[in-house]
Amino acid sequence: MPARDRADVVRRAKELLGRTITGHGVSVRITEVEAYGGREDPASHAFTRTARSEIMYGPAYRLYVYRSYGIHFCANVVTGPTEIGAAVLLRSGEVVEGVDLARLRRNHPARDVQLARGPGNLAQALGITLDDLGTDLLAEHPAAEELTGVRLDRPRRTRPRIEAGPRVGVSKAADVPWRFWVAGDPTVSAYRRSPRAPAPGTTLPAREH
DNA sequence: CCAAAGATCGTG
DNA sequence: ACGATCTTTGGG
Repeated sequence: MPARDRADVVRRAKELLGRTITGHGVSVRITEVEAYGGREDPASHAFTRTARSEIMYGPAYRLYVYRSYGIHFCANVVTGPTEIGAAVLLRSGEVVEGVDLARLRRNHPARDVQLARGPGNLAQALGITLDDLGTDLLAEHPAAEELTGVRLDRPRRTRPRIEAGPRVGVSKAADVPWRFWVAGDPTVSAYRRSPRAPAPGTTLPAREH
């Protein structure tokens, strides 16, 4: 993919760190994300354009939700441009509003930092399911609908310090360092390499230009 | 049609 | 290290 487009997904992924996403009455400060580069990224669901990935080729800042391992849901922000099909997986965050509701949805994990740590857990804390697929994350909601939708606040002016590393669980392009997280944040998940990925160092990291 | 893989998670 | 659980995808 052209360098310009790679930079777009990465910039938008980093820009999501520190922002707040609200889902069905629970708000989370995003602390960990992964960029997926669409048609030219072998790890991206949009690497092959199918019915499932079609939404990734749609307007930016819509919600892409998929079922993971038959068990969990994972939430992504489509970032565009539409011909590329890029998106950002929301991996972890800190619950900053609706903590009681998040605890209920997550069945009371031992510690609150675990409420939205990991993409499946984050989606569950926010109450995100396939029903939310395609939600316009920037749409304004009437006050009466505060508890019903999913939305994203504006970018923060002061950005957190960011660290980067390889994406979790991918078997293709396993060394591309497109996972980004807030440095030192306790809600960031642990790195786990896919057992199906080739040995570390076998695949080249994404070139910066 | 069938089989396999999968952007996970909790437990052991 | 492993199993739960099910949808999507690709091959024959």
